[in-house]
Order: sequence, then structure tokens, then C-alpha cells
Amino acid sequence: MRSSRFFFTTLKEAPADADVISQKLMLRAGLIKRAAAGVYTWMPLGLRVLRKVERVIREEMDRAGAIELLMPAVQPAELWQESGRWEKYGPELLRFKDRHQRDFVIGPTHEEVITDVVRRDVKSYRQLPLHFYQIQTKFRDEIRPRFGVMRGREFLMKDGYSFHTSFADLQREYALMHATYHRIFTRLGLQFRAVAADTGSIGGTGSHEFHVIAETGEDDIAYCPDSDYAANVELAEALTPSIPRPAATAAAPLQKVATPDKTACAEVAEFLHIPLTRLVKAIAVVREGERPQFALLLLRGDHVLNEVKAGKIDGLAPFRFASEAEIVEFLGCEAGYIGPVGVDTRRVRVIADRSVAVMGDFVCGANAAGFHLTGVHLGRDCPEPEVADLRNVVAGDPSPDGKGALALCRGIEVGHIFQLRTTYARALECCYLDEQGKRQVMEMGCYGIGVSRIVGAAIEQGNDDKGIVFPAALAPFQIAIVPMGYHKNEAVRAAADQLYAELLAAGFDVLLDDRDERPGVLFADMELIGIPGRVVVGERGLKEGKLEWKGRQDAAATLLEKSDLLAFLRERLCVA
RNA sequence: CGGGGCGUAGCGCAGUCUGGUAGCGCAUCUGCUUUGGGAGCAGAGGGUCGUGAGUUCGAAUCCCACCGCCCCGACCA
Repeated sequence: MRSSRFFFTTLKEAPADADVISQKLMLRAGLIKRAAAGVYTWMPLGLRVLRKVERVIREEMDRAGAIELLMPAVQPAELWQESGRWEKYGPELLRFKDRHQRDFVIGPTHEEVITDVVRRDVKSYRQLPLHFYQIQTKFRDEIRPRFGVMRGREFLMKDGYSFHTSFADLQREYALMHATYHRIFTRLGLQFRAVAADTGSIGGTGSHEFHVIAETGEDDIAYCPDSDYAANVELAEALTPSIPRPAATAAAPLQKVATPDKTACAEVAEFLHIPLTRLVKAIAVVREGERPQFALLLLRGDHVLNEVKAGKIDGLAPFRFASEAEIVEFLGCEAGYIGPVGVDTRRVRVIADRSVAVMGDFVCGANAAGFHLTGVHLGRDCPEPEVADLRNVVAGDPSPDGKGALALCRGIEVGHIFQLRTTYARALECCYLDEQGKRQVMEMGCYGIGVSRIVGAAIEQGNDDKGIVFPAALAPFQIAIVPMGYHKNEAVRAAADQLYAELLAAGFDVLLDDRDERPGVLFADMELIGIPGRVVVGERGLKEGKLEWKGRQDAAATLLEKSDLLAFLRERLCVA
């Protein structure tokens, strides 16, 4: 491609409303233009990057035996009503009516459509297993779109759905997809980690997320540097501490102490001159439903409630935080001073985190405004509570696999694989006849990759003060030819044109920057848009039959004989 | 949806408090000079100051309503 026949615009300054580096650079480099909140035009330069991501994904999905199709972005409401998600999905699902007042949605995902397709056309076990995938625009009406294409409302996604006659066969495909995703993200040049994940609202059993490791990620990941354990913090198990609860002693009797206006744990700890780890906080929650259940969740002062874990406790889900009025009604005290001692256990369920269960002589609210209790012992001062894993793990916690201590990092979720099992197949009656002619529900898996998000994630990982540093597999062009004085110097122009033709013929994805601009502008733009390397064609070098190569992050240029360039680039860029 | 902030030329911003002919830098166009790291000089074009309704002789500026965007929180693959 020649710059003069292409179209791209760059900016020296990023729009003020961009907040992460990838969004700023994508706007400065002219990869995308904002059309509305969370909705972007992919400009020609950005589209080239997006297409490269797609190509790697297609190659690997095809290699794994998945079959590409394309489903509609606009889907009839009936399918969503049939699966139950018309009610369940909430306002993130964009709904609208057509001219006949029929309800439709813009697809945020395609389980319903694919299951409908398969149940119509697949009747026999002989036709299974099957795996269909598509690369398609999705729309999710996010509460708060941000971070450019990393959390857009409209985005491009690869979604695949597999259908099986047995759970064992689903597990085989799941393992294949785990390996395939590993290959895809490796080929894309991303630093990533596969982590065990919560299955969330989609439902099903086994699930892994693939995260690009980046400070700006929105997910917390717990991993063990000494083993291959990694899990989303939502899921990572906090083990019961191995030290037993100390026995109650007469030296630390139960005492009620005044703590006026001290409601937060940190304030109480400071006021009483004790470490935060000696405090127990009580979080009041209510299970929704016909017969609401009030419950107190006990956590150590320095720990944070994990709502996903709490939501999995029998009889507690779905829960919400109790209102001020409910707290007063059940405990006779305002929030800030509540605790487990003296509560009516017939009305209030008390559940302690594993770390709380081994604490002795601790401090908690007295269920009296302005007072806390010290020297509290479970069992002695109140009934033994139920015990559960309720908190987020913190760095240094033992790894659940017993092989060391956990560390935490942030990640950007770029892939997610699920074993859906029969959740959707059952709802939509997606069945086949087995060898005995008996009707059976299909087992399903689903596998997603955030295609447009990958571009943002790659830039979060690859950038410097000059702009984007794309992995070779993602760059809009592999090589830039930068001529010094293309429009002024006949020899330079001839040499640049010849080199351009040679590189094209050799199969390189090359941009000849033949704009009539000063060299500094050309250099700066080629670096900003993240091209992995450039060849400078200048009068100086040409006199000696030389060209100049500089990798995007090289400190200095390398002079090469013209005749050696092709072989050099082949080796350098690992391209045939 | 709650709290905070911001809407002035394509982008970045000043001007608003204290009402009086709308400015700066970058970008764009023209000319001359320049040409191996975002050039210099001279000139030019481009703005219903988010929208609407008020106050006023006069509103970017003051009042009210609405819209949009950003940040924090809650929520969410």
C-alpha cells in the first residue's frame, strides 16, 4: 500500500475524554473514530489490525474443526422468551419493535439462535458432534461503556457453540478449545494467562477465562507463581487457616466499650489501638424472595466480602445488602455497630468466614449504637456460627493447590470458554435420537473471544512514548518504507518504488510512505501507528548501495547492503 | 441509578467569577524559504460558544430546564 492511495490521519494530542493508554493511542493513530458512547468506526488502518486478529482466529478455529457460519445481529424476541432470558437478561439487552410492533433484540450473544438452528437440522447422533462459530458484531447496552474498544457497547466477537451426545465428548472439545485459545493468543503475541472462572449468568459448570495481563485490566486474578494455579478472584478459594482458634482466657473477658462515632473498621481499630486484623465486621444481607431471610456475614476487619462466593451459599442466593431499616428491625441497632453477639438466631442466620472462625479475643459491634465488644469468643459469647469461604483472597494467601502463596494481578478478559451442559438445549428442546432411537438432550459448550477488545488489550501491552508497539502478527503493516525526499529526489523515488515492488512480490505487507512531508513527520507517524520496522531509503545510503533498517524499538538503525535486505527481513519478521 | 466534573473551530485549551464586536496552539488552504526526527515567515478559511426558554439596551458569561460526555461508585461477559 502507498500512503498516497490510502487514508489515515494522526493527532498530536489525544482527545481529553480518553482515559487509558490504548484508547488514547488508538484515537491518536486514527485507528478508530468515536461515533457514540461505546460505539466506534474502525478506520481503514484500524480495520487492518482487526482483520489480522480475525485471520489468526479463523485459521485456528478451522484447524480445530469448527465450522464458520454467520447468524443475524437482529434476533426475534420469541427465542429469548423461550430460553427465559427475555426476562433475565435485563437492560443490557437492547430491545426494539419493528413496524409491525413485533419484539426484537440486537444480539448480545447467540446461544438461542444457534440452538434453534441445530434443533431444526440435527436429528441424529450420527450428525454429532458439531461446532459452529462466527465472527460478528454484538451489542450490549453497558451501563457505563469505557476504555474505548475494550468495553464498548458494540463490539466484534468470535463466538462458537459445540453440540455433543455426552458430557465426556463435551469435555474433549472443551480441552481442545482450551489448547486452541492458547495457540491463538500465543500467535497474536499477547502475554496472557488462562484462569479458572465463575460461570456467571450464562450458567453451566466448567469455565476458564483467558486474560491479557495488564495494569488497566478490570479483573483481579489470583495466581500461584510456583504452580500453574490461576483463578479469577471471584472464584479463588481462601483456605481455612491452619492455626486453630486460641482458647478463651480469663485475661480477655467480654467487655462493652464506648466507640462514639466510630463505625468503619479502620476507625475502630485506630480508636482502640489494635490492629485491623483483630476486628470482625458484620455485613447484613437479605435473601430475596417470598420468605426473605436476614443474615449476618462475618469477615475479618481487613478482608473484603466476595459476593460471588456468598451468592453460592445454600439458601442465601439471590441476596442483596440489607437496608438501614431492616438492620434496625432485625438487630435493634443501626449499621456501624452490629455484630453476632446477642442476635436472635431464629430470625438471623450468622455465617462466619473461615478466617473469622479461627479468631479468638476479637472486637466487633455490640448491637448498640456507639459501642463495640472486645474479647469476643465465638461459642462462648454467642452460638457457633456456620462457617464458609466468604472473602476475596489476598496476596500471600496459601494457594489452593498447596504449592505456595498466591499473588494478584490485573487482567483484561479476551476469551472465555464454558461447559454449558444442557441449560439451553433443555430450555429450547434441542434433542437428537441416540443409537436406541431414544430422544436425548444435547450437551453444549460455548467459546468466546473479544476480537475488538484484543486490539485494545494488545496496545495496553505494547506501547512507548512514541506510540503503539504492535506484535508483528497484529500490526497494520509489517514494514514501512520511508523515503527521504520522494518528491524531490529522482534516485530516491526510483529506489523506493523498486524496493516497494520487491517487498510486495516477496509477500510482505508493506506501506510505502510516499507523502510529501518532512522526514520527521513520516518517522513519527510510522512509529505512532505501531509498524514493527522501517526501511529508510535516502540519498546518503544509496550512494553506497545501502539501505537502513530500524525495528520499532531498536535504539539505532542498521545499515544493510541492498542485496541483503530481503533475506534480512525474512529472518527478522519470520515470514516466508 | 447515586455522587462529582465538563460542554467555546477537526484536536488541545483560554475567556465565564466581574455581561460590552469570540481568542491561542496544533491541524487545514495559499505563497516563498526549508528538507534525515512532528520546519520558518507572511497571509487565508473555519465557531448558531451543547439545546431551549428567561433576565438585560446588550448574554459564551447571570437564572431555569433539558441534552450529551467524562470520572468515582453500584452493576455486568
